[in-house]
Amino acid sequence: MGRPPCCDKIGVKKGPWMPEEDIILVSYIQEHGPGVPTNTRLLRCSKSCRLRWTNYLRPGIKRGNFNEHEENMIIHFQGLLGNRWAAIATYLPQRTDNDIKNYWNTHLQKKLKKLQRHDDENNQKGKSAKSSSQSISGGQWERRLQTDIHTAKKALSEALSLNQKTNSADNISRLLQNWMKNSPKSSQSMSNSATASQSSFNNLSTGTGSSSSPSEGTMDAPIQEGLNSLFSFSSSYNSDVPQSMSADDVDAFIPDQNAGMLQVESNNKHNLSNFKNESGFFQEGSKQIFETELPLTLLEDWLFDDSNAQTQKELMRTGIGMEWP
DNA sequence: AACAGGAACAACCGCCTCTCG
DNA sequence: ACGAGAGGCGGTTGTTCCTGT
Repeated sequence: MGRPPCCDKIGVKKGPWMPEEDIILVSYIQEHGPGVPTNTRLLRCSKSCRLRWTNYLRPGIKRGNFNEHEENMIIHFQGLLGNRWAAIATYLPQRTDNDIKNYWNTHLQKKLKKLQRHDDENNQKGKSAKSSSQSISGGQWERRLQTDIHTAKKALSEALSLNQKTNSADNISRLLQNWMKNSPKSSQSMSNSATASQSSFNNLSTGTGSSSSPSEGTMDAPIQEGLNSLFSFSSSYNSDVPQSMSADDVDAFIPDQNAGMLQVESNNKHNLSNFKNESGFFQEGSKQIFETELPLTLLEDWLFDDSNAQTQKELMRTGIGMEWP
């Protein structure tokens, strides 16, 4: 007699997530916490919801190109841990395991193969080459390893020092923008409501009021509700912006329309700390990262053996970024 | 401008472990 | 103790986007 099923397989929706679904999911999680999303009014199974949340909507996720340090870290940790993407993601808190996995499969694997081929060619040219990775002397190997460790440490420190510059609202805003960009290609049935969402989203976020004309399409009540909660949610998140940051700093990293969103957020600030404390939502986001996978504490200790080891460890535990000198 | 092929990425699938009743 | 479902993870697939011809 186990638990009741989280969802029956019949009528479960699959495929790409629509902005409306994202909004509903975020508002649900804001309300109920990051547990199993059931009864979300979404025709999605809990697993799909969880995946969507952890990979795309969760606060603090960094999207876009990987920088050199991140690349180095992935390469190093992949070498150390193998394809344990979740474990590797532990050391890149702003990236999801899925992202890292994809990046490895699409970019890094090829890159490394290329390098390896290049190496092999060089080795064949100079037969005397004892410089191949297999034949290097113990001393050389040790030095190389030390260099690698140093690079990994540096990359880890820098990765951890990055401020969390994104939040769920940013993610959804971006999704909406992308969606709008592609809307002509998207299904007709969804385009109306999505347009409504976008316009209302923008209106709300810029503080110009809700949908101006009914002719542009009125947003569904659940979506409107979701958007409303989303903003309070988003402000909750931004209350985690480092205290040392000035308003200008904040504006600098909030792109265009999100600048307006920040305005809305500040009005709701009192809601946010409540939410944060009650739901444990943000803790959960990082908790997931930092609690699920720590068989590597030895490695961590080893990597963090510098003077500020304690601080860095604390950071790892809390998931809160800060500026390092 | 049209097409083909490759690249990138979001999402699903299936397996394993954990947790709950 | 046991069975069923949840949760987590890595591998894979399908779709979209981009680039070269």
